[in-house]
Amino acid sequence: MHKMRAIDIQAASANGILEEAGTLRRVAADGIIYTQGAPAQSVFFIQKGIVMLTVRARNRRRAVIAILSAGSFFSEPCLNDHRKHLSTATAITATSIIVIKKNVMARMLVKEASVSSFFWTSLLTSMIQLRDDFHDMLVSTSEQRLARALLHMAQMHPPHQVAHIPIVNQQILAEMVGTTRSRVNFFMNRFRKRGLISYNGYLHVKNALKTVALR
Amino acid sequence: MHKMRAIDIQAASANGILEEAGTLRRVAADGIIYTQGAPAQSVFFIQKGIVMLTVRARNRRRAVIAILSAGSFFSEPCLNDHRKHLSTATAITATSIIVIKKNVMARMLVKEASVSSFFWTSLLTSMIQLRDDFHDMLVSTSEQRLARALLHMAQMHPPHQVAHIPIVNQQILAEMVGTTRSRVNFFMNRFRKRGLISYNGYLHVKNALKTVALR
DNA sequence: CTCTTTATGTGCCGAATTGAACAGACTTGA
DNA sequence: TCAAGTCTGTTCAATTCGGCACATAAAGAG
Repeated sequence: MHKMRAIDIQAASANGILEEAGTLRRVAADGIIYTQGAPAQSVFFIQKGIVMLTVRARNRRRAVIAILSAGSFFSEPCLNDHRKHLSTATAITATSIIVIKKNVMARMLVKEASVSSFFWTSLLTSMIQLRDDFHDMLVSTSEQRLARALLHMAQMHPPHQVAHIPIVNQQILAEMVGTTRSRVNFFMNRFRKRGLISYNGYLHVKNALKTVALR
Repeated sequence: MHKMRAIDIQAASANGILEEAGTLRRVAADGIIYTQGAPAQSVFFIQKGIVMLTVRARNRRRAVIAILSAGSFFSEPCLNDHRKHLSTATAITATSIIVIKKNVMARMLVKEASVSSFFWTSLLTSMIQLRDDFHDMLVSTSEQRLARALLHMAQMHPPHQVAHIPIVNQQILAEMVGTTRSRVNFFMNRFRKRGLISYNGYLHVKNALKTVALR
């Protein structure tokens, strides 16, 4: 018998309520959930799958600002009266999301204790995570950040898949790390030569890659 | 007669309640508010002054992850059961902060509607800001980021001071931007030669600096 | 199967950046 | 007033990085 942690119970309970309050939407791999600049009226919650948020800058360069998995919210800024999406959301794998109208969500955050504590806890968590990523950008080399991005994606997959990650192309990796594809290619090959990763179609990340990420 | 915006009224009301619930603490310029790794039991709210959050990495490099002014909260992670401070908080100018024990704060977030809406709104705002900074790191050059950091600090000062900023040294600017002091020095001189800034003791940022920041 | 498209492997060169050193200006405190 | 400490200005070689071009490989469409 499996013992659930408090957070899981909370998540499960909140999940049920959210499902009732919102609409279920399925998105195929590579499907666009919404586009930067489009009107934003809802908060999203990932039930299954992986979602990527990207921002395109004035100078046309694109950056991946988050990779999110089941249990994460996104498009929260609309709760703060942002009328337009600040980023583009794309499904990396086949994904199920719950879409909750922002006024419905706002009401629940006041009235439904379980939802509100779950939501704010996740928000704090992603804030902490984001600070960490930001710090990482400031102090690490692009090789280290690439290593960390690969490890992060590996963690995102259930253990029985032993870190066989449906591959994200090198262009996107570059946009996650803040460098160019040629640089990513260079590092990927170096990692491979050192036996830290292997790939063909799927990516296999070895634990030893951590030694690169950690300084 | 001055018309207050909704947010200001909310802030004023929340400020009063927070002041009652917490302890006032004054910190001189350059004073350390808390240190990374020290036990974290309270949430902080800035009443007056400017506070900088820094993180020191394994590789000993330091990064400034936030510059906060009056009306901002910090050390929120402790609400998520982080027992230790994830960053070091330092006052840049003479500062007054309200210190609120985390369980007191947690209770207020449930019972005091005005506090909770104010707090969560600020949290969302700083999350959005942080995403923006993160995105900026990914797509901009260090020259652009330095320009933006200077503009940001200038905005932080009341208009009647016409952007005369008590100077932050170049080492710290480097840690804000994620580069080296020599690079900051190089750019500062370039900005000066172009007439975009001027300084001696205090920094004067001209509006034209925006042209550098924007692409 | 062939054509098209998309992604990866490589190499190269100029530009940007690091990291370190050192001199001068200024501040502070004994 | 002298010494120590801090900050800025400046230089420079070594390294890292961006941007480009092109070959190859793989996948998908017709």
